[in-house]
Amino acid sequence: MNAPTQVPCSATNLPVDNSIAGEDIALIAKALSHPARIQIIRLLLSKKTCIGGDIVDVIGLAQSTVSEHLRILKASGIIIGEITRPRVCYSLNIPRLRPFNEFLNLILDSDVEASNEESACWVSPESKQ
Amino acid sequence: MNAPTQVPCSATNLPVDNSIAGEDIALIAKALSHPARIQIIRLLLSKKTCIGGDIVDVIGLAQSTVSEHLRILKASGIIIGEITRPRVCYSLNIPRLRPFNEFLNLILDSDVEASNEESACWVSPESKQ
DNA sequence: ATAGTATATCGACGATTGACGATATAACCG
DNA sequence: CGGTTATATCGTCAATCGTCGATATACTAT
Repeated sequence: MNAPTQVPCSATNLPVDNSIAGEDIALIAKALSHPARIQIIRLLLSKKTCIGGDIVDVIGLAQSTVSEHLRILKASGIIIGEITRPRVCYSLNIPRLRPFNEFLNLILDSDVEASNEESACWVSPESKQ
Repeated sequence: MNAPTQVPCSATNLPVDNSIAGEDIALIAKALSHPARIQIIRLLLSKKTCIGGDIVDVIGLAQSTVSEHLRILKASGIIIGEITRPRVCYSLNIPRLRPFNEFLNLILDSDVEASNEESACWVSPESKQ
């Protein structure tokens, strides 16, 4: 794909910010898309660091299931597992969440300046036939 | 579930902020977990408002598929569809993203104060046997 | 009434997910 | 060496997802 960083979408538009790949945003979102994983993240946020067994106790799912959630979080880069056999010490890799946060901030910021605008539905010239 | 807003997790911990339901965070994340839906959101961010047909053109998937993505985004509350038959005018419902943003900010903020700390892996007394 | 238009829904399909118990791995300790 | 421990992987299963083409819906315009 060698498209420019703008969507070819008619008239009056702000440019679309594609500086962060949509695939990457979606990937992080997918890792965050399960309550158990949110729970794990919150746990790690409060404890700074936690071994797998303790996470299993808190989450209350089978050890293999929790291990799978940890694998998904690790694969997305959101958490890090440091091995100290036989344990693994998990912790958040917070910087990994930054692109996602920028994506959200871009959207939320646009809401602030949205006061001075009329809200009529815009329709492309082609669609008007 | 009538649990208090704190995870019963031993010693030295910051309280876990459960003021926003993990299920709700996961639900929004799930809606954001597909590249096509990120693309739709970015499109709506740049155009403020867009009818379905124009979205189909940009995304480049079958009309029924795009309609399904729009349904998912609508169901999560992230977008709104205003009917002006035969068209539907879609736009972002930005406030819906705020809880998610707060969740992220809580995590990212904790990283700033993470300088003045030693990083040894904390293990629960029980796990130490 | 009829035709056209934009969108939604249906039914099918293969792929992916989430869950589990069982088993494998890889260390450490008698 | 053989047992213990913490975690990872495997195999299975039902459920959900993403996609499509075909069709239904519900207005507008002729």
